[in-house]
Amino acid sequence: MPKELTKIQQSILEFLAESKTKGLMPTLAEIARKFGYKNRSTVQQHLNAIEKKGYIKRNPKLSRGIELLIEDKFFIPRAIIGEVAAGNPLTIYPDAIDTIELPTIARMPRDSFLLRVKGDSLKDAYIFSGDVVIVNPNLEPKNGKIVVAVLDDAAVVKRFFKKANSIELHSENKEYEPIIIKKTYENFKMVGIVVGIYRSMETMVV
Amino acid sequence: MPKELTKIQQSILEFLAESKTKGLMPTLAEIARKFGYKNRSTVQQHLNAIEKKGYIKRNPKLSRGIELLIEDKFFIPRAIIGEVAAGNPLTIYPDAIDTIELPTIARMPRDSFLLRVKGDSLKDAYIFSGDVVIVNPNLEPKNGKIVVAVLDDAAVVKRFFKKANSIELHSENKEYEPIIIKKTYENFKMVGIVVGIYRSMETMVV
DNA sequence: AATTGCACCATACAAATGTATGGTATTTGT
DNA sequence: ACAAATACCATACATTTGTATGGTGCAATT
Repeated sequence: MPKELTKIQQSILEFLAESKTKGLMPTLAEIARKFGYKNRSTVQQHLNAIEKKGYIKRNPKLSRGIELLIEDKFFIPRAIIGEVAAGNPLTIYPDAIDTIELPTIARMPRDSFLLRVKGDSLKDAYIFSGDVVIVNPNLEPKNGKIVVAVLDDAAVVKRFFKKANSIELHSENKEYEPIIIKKTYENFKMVGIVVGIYRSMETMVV
Repeated sequence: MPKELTKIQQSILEFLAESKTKGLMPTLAEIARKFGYKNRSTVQQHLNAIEKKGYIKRNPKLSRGIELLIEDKFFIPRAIIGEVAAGNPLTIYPDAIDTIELPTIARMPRDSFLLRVKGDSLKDAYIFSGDVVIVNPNLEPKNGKIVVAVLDDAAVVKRFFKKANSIELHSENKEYEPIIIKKTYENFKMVGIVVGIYRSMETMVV
């Protein structure tokens, strides 16, 4: 049983997994650069700690020779902090309501969070009940991006378009009229941009 | 159009591809060792020639920084059904109804791998073009599970049902007739079970 | 006869790489 | 309170790595 990783160790491990999907394991120097360390020995100690806990194997003297040992376990547990329900207010819980094993390919920026979709009302955006959306609250909403917003106490997932004096939220399904929000309107709040979707087939109801 | 490679260049290129699937691009020294060269400059010249002909890209000064530029083409001839079971590269069939293609970069950990879905023919299973499915070839297919299979040179993603003397592949859309495979049928091969789906919004085409 | 491409070799060098050793400061567990 | 773990830093060193330069022999073209 691998022991618990510290947050820093975890983020380094994630960087390793991310790098692997891109094709090249990083060198110590590259990791140091990524995390702003001024030398490699800091990285070295982190790697030693991670190796000691059983998550990686280091091949001595071999450049870029870090192996991930948590291959089948390349799902990193993440907290789901809320639910986007049909017609209901978006509820964001202080404590995680659930955790999900998120594949490391599903790159999750540090500042983003997960929401589990409830109900089928978002299916026009190809998002279904049980899906987990990865939301980044710090990205600038650009035209065409899929965003999460709260409108009159209802959370919606729509495509975002900015006009001169209004904001339009388009549905994927063209039978639905776009929602148009005047700039003066108050009961509207941007939550963030959807950067990814993950669906686990294991939990899917047939 | 890439020019023809010499036999030696070809075998070096194959070694590069082989190394990549194992996780680590080789260094010049490792290539030299593999082919019995007494120094790296011989390898260097071969690599330069291969690069000139458009098969690879070298990242200057970067260790193990060789990129394969023609991966898909390169893998096709050898990839076919037999290797699928071992979790090795899968072929692309341009004329298949449900076409899938292995992502060029990401070869996933030993037992699971990724397939990028092409075409909208799987949308009944809520899977769309550009989505990445995570496939585990070592799980036992159970009734109702969504599986990836190769059938008559076409890769399909369907729901799996086992009957007494046949296997049925159901589409999500009931307008499509189930595909029924007799046990004696030969041009059928299970690839694996879909355990998850990931969709990156960044790369989504509007 | 001269040129070009191919397939090797040797040597040299700056930069990058993994590693080792020793140090400081803070937090955590007991 | 004390020990252990964590999270950094600095410096040093042997190898490895990519690259550059120059050379030999051979085969196929021109």
